Amino acid sequence: MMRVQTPQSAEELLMRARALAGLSLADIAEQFELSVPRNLRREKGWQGQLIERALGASSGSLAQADFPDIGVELKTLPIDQHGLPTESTWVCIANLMPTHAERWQDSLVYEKLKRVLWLPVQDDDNIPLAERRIGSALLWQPDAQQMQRLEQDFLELTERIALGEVESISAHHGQALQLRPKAANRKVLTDARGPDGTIIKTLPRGFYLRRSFTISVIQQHLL
DNA sequence: TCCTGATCATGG
DNA sequence: CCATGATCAGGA
Repeated sequence: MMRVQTPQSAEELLMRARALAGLSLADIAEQFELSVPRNLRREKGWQGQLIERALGASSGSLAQADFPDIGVELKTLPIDQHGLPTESTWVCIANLMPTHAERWQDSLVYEKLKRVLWLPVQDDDNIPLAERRIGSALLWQPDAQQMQRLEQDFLELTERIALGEVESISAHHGQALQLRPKAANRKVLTDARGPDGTIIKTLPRGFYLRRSFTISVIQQHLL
């Protein structure tokens, strides 16, 4: 089984990612002797995990960036026929039992989003999964305005969690970041702060980047 | 058509 | 069990 060494710098990672441009998912899967599923319905993370292997990501399911030594998070980005992202982007699990107000720059959300390697992958029902191609990778750091937007959303959402109001937060909140369920199913429950200092059981939640936000990120780099 | 809430597989 | 990789699918 082929194994890719972890890149030593963001520049090396970007070069390797750019070298994948134009390849199909079947091309990459073949290098690892993996078969391509017919669709992603039962293996939603398949593409992301394939690309992690192809680029030598090391973190597995640890709660840290994919390339902790060089401070880069890897995200595949499903792209439609117009070149626009089709889905929101998973960031990380949310702590629903905070013991104190967390500072933005100490947060896992910040750690993951301070530098992201976006790897576009065709997402078009008319193209069989195996034939979908990789686009040109983009190494992105939020600009001042984007960072401010992310921080404000993060602080507003986490403050409500800390106040015991998680169950009143819907995916409608937040301009760039949103809080949504993140679980195998509706029956999964975890501890959260509730009203008046109580502890309640609720669905685990995670932070996601809105589709509209990643669209603006991609379009910014087309200019 | 788009978005929110729900869901699927895997590894440690 | 929890966090990772995400996409699915129905309702607005």
